[in-house]
Amino acid sequence: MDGTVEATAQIDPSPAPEGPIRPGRKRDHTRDPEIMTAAIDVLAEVGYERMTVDMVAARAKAGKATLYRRWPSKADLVLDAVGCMGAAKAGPLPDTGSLRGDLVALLSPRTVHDADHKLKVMLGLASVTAHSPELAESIREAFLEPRAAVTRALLERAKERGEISPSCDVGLLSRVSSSMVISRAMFEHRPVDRAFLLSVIDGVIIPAAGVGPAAGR
Amino acid sequence: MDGTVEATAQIDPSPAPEGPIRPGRKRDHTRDPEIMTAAIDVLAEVGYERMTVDMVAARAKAGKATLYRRWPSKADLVLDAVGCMGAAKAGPLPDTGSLRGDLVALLSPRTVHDADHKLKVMLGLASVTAHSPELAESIREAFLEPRAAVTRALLERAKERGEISPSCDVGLLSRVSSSMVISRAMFEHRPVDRAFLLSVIDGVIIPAAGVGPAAGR
DNA sequence: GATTTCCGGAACTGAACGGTTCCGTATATG
DNA sequence: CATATACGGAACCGTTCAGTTCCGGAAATC
Repeated sequence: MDGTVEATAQIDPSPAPEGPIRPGRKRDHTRDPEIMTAAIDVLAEVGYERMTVDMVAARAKAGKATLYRRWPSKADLVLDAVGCMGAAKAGPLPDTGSLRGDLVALLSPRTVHDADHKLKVMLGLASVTAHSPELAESIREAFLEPRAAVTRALLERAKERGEISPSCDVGLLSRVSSSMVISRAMFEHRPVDRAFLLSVIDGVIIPAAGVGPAAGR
Repeated sequence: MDGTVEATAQIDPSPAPEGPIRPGRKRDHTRDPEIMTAAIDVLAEVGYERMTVDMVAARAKAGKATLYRRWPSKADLVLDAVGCMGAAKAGPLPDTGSLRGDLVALLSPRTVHDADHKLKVMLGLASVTAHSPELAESIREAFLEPRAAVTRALLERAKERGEISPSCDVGLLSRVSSSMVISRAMFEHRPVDRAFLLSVIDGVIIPAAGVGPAAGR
């Protein structure tokens, strides 16, 4: 994964031994992002197994052959699409002065909404993770890790300023929220809304971090 | 789900208007449990999508036709199999005197091992949960809920005896462990072993429950 | 022993889908 | 304008698999 927004060029077997310049149309890579988003959307809607390459082509108004000209298989297409999604910006950390304030600040409607979209994509990919550690890792990198990294940073800062227990396991705590979100969506089929996220913050993360009751509220 | 070990009789369209008693063989339900376990095993090994009815029949040394005689579709077969799995015994709660002791007592090698098997089944079913809330609910009931119920009971007892904070959210905390297990297995592909489970207990649940540091250890 | 019903097993049917090929058209080079 | 290539679209191929049907044999009832 190169972290850019364009689709990664899969492979270029020709080691560029340039013969005479050939006439003809060039490959139109300007539409690659549309194809990637089409793939992601279909994925979110029907999941990997029910997603067909035809669906993606149709949604992107491209020919199926065009897709196969660029990605050797459905799996590669999806892998690339997921990789491209990782290329989100990392806005500056919130800094409200308290850990709880910072965590709550992450819950803007905007953030919650597109986390929801990403969540659907993840659920759609759930079945594949077992057979493809490679894809599982891509998913983790694109969806889980960025969020966890932010949380981890907030926790570390809080620890440095002595707000939370110096012994608490920051790495583990930073993964609590996403884990609970996933299993709620997957097996409880209940909405992952602001109220739920708040209850995780106030019912698990904050107390587990060793903030005395009522501190920072 | 009836909670018994035998497969649930799917439907019995005949309202028992008994004509003269007919000769002939009766349906042999003694092998149903074998079929159910075969289904569960295949599910754990290859997941719902790659599981074929032939595989199940072969493993149970039954004919595919026999399976279809009993369950109208692959989905029903799986649903029933999952339902049958819920019928585990609930041993007596551990009672070591401290919440941590009780939670650790749940981590016997036996328990951890078959939790691992159940986990594989859940991962195999992950893809279907999105399309079938019914199955998602069955899974929750068969795999998640029993474990959560035990944890919840332990937490409530600890709360009653004043060991943990009276304000802590027992319902939420009882789901922390399974959530973290699922996402670890699914996206991190790291082993769900005793060490990890201990770190969840000591790094999240115990401190989140408001046990003062070093209490009960 | 005749009859009825189930069994396991194998062959069959039909649909879905990954992947390929072909076609008519558009576009860029020379 | 000629050539070469990529495009969208559709037809096509081969496989896999859910679900059905048919068979010979074994039980259970009569």
